[in-house]
Amino acid sequence: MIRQNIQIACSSCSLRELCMPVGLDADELQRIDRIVGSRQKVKRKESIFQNGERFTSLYAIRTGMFKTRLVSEDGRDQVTGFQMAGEILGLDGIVNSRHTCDAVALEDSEVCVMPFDRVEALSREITSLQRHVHRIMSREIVREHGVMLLLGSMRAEERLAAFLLNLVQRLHARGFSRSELVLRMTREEIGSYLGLKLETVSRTLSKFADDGIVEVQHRNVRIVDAEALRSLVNPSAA
Amino acid sequence: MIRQNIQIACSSCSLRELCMPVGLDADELQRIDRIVGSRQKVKRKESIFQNGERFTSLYAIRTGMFKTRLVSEDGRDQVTGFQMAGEILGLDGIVNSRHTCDAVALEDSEVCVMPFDRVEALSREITSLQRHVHRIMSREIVREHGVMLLLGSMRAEERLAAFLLNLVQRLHARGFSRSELVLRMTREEIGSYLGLKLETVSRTLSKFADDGIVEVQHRNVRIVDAEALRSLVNPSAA
DNA sequence: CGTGGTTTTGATCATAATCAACGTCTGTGG
DNA sequence: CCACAGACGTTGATTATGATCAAAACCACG
Repeated sequence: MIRQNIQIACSSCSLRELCMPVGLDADELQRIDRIVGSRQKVKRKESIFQNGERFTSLYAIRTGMFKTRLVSEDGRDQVTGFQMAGEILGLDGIVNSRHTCDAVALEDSEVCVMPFDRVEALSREITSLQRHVHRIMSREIVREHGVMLLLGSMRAEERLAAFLLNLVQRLHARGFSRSELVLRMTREEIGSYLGLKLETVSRTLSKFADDGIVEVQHRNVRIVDAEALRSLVNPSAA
Repeated sequence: MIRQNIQIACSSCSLRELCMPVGLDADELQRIDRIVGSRQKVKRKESIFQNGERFTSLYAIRTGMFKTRLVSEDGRDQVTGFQMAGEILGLDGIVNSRHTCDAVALEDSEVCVMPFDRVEALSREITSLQRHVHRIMSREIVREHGVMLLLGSMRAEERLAAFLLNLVQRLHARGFSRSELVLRMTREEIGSYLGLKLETVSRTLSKFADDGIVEVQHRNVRIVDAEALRSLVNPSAA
């Protein structure tokens, strides 16, 4: 029992600098351990929730990577994000107590299940947790603004450059390489996220490789010239 | 003084079914009157906040209409939303205590200023307000998912059809006509929101008019065949 | 009653989508 | 361990969609 509690404790989690406990002191940290109801393993291609399901919990990613996906009535499929360790899934479900998208694991993963009523109860007691929950939701809103800018006003090369830079930056914040990354998603999923067809993603990656900006071997990407990528995203600031 | 307090009270506001007080009982309603610090008039083209400014408050729209706009470093301009009475502006500012976009009035407007520390303090006391704040943020996340679907996978006609239906539906919820609307924004602003150029917006509107789906006179639009618009947005469900 | 911002429309062009074929990797079962 | 099937990825040729460039008309507002 104690062992179990220790296992699922935020206070001993290696992600505490990235996840829910950000900004909490030692005392608060202990109290929010109660926030996590359980851990859940998720195999590749499985989902932790799907559109239409009742919303009960938020999910903090411990290991692995997910995509969130919207499927419209007429079968259109839109990837709305790729999430990695320390990021929170399920915020879409709060408004109507139903999830409005699917969260699918791109590799075998593990999540912490945080029943939302506990999150709300604890946020009423711990001001810094309340503040943190607000910041997490606000961050998601700001992230989506950025995606709107990308989808609304960038060309294919700019979109892919922005995507690669964003991924590698987030991976680097988690201790991975600043220049090498493994794409856990298919070209089609990247395309869906970026509003491009898979052929365009493939061609654009090939072009980057031809230009010596990246090296691509299937899903392994090495960013050779990050500056070139940055100047693609932001032409004037070149 | 009393007069002033009555003026800025949520409990006597005609928008209480749409705005912050949704779902609160009479007692709670009185208590959240304190949430509104002041009212503020905003002239057309003026902004209530801009990218980079310190975040202190959320703003509830009492009258008028706004756009939120992202300006990237290289001058790219993306409209991220159009907001009307009862909707909340400023959520983007929470995460870093700085606003990340501009909120510009499209017509002379009025907003209620809600200092965010008061919002947080009251949410700790009034559970249903806490819940409501969470729902407002979640709703914004879900709305943005929908915009991503639109920008990522719809063609020009579909985008414009979805835009018109969304606008008229929100106006109707505020007591306006189900079929007639006035566009408070320019073709360029519509285009920016929809990821299209202003010429494409204009042409597409003209095509809808030719097809007898809408009547357009400058900024006055009459939706003649809402069903046709719906089947454009959602081809299979025709 | 101009003047400038806005809108419409036309002609042409650029970008990415589509259609198609082939190559390559992965994982599974013989 | 190899062979095979199926998913995934690349590349080429062509087309469709919306962008761009341009000019004129319209309107609102001072």
